[in-house]
Amino acid sequence: MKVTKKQAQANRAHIVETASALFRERGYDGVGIADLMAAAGFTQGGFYKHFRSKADLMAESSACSIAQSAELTAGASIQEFVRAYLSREHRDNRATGCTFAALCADAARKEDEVRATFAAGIETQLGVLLGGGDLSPEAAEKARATHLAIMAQALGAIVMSRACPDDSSLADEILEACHVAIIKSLTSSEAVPDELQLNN
Amino acid sequence: MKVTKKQAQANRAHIVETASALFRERGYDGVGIADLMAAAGFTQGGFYKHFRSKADLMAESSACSIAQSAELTAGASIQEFVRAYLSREHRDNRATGCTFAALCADAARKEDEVRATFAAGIETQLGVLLGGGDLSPEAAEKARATHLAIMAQALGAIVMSRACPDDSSLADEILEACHVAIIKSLTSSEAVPDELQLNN
DNA sequence: ATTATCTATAGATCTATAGATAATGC
DNA sequence: ATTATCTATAGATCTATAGATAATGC
Repeated sequence: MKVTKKQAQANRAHIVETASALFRERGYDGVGIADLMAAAGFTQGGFYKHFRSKADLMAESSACSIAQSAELTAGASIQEFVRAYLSREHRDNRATGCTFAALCADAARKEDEVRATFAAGIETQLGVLLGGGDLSPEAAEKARATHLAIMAQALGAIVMSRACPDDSSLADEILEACHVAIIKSLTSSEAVPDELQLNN
Repeated sequence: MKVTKKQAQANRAHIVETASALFRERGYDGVGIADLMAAAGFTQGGFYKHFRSKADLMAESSACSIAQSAELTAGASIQEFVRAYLSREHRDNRATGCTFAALCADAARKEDEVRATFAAGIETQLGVLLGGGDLSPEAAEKARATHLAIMAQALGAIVMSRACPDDSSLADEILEACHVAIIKSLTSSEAVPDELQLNN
C-alpha cells in the first residue's frame, strides 16, 4: 500500500492538478474531498497526509493554475492574449481557463491565505503582460494601470458571458464588445496625440 | 400560528430580501435554508410553503436585487454610475452591492433558470445605463457595445479587488486604474476626431 | 520502523418532507 | 376547513480523524 517517496510526490502533484481543474469547473464549495480524491484515483482518507486542510489546497492549487496560465501567456503580445482570452473556447472551458475568472468571486469569501494567493497571482500575471520592457518610471506606472484595467475588463467579460444561458446571443455579444473596446483602448493610448489625452 | 394572507405575502417578500443580501454576501452555496430562515426570523420548515426549491429562490432573489440596483441607477449619468460602482464602499459592502459582481460566477454553475435571470438582468441594467436616448440605429448599436464593455470592466474591477486581502494596496489600485480607463474611454469616444478612431 | 494509502466513522452540515399546531377565512 | 408556520426528521452530503494495512527505507 505504501509507495515510494518519489511516487508520493507525484501523487500529491496529481491531486493538486486535479483540484485546480475541478475547482475552476465547479467552484471551491462544489468539490468535496471525496469527489476530488476519487477523480485523482485515490480514496478520501489519504488527503490529509498531503494537505493540512481544504483551504490549504485551495490556495496551493490556485497558485498552481495561475502560474501555469502565466507561463502559457509569456511571450505573447497583449493583442494575442486578449484574442485568446475573449474567445468562446475560453469561456466554454472553465476547467482549463483563467483561475481569476473562475474563482475570484469564490476567493473573496475565503480565508486570507487564499486571497493572498490571488493578489500575488494578479501581480504575476500583470508582470507577464507587461513583459520585460524597459520604460521610464512614469511610462511603467501608466502601463501598469492600463494593463490592470485590461485584465479587469477581460475577466469581467468572461464572468458576465458565463452567467448567460448556453444558447444566449448576449453571451457572445459581451465578448465581442469587450474585445473591440480593449483593442480600441490600446490603439488610442498609442496613437492619440498627447493634447487629446485626458490626464486623469 | 397561521397569519393573514397579507402578512404571509409580506413574510415571503422579507425572506426574498434577506436572501438577496445573504446570497450576495456569502454566495449561493454559503447560505443554507435554515440560516436564511433564521435570519429572516422564521424556522426552516416554512420555506417550502413559499418556494418550490432553493434554485427557485436563487433566481427570484437575484432578479429582485438586480431590479433594485437598476432602480437606484436610473437617472444617473454614466460617470456618476461608474464613480459609485468603483468606490471602496461598494467593494466592501457585498450584501447591498451589485448582484452581478457578487454572483455571476456562482450563477454560471447553476441551473438555466438562474442564468436566464442574469441574462435578463444584464439587459435591464444596460437599458438603464443607456437611458431613453433617441439615437440612430448605428449609434444605438455602438452605445450598446460601449456600455456592455464598461459594465464588464467595472464588474471585473470589483471582482478582482474583492479577491485581494483586506489591507491590500493592489485592491485600491485596481479600482483606480479601471476608473481612469473608463473615464478615458468615454472621453475619447466622444472627443477624439473620427479620423483617429479605429473602426473595429 | 516508518509511512502512503485504505477503510470506517464521528459529528456537523445540507435540502427537502411529514405531521402537529393554531390562527385565518369562509 | 384551510393554511402559515412550527417541530422533528429522513437521507445525503461534508470536513476531518482514527486505526488498519502493506509497502518502502533504513
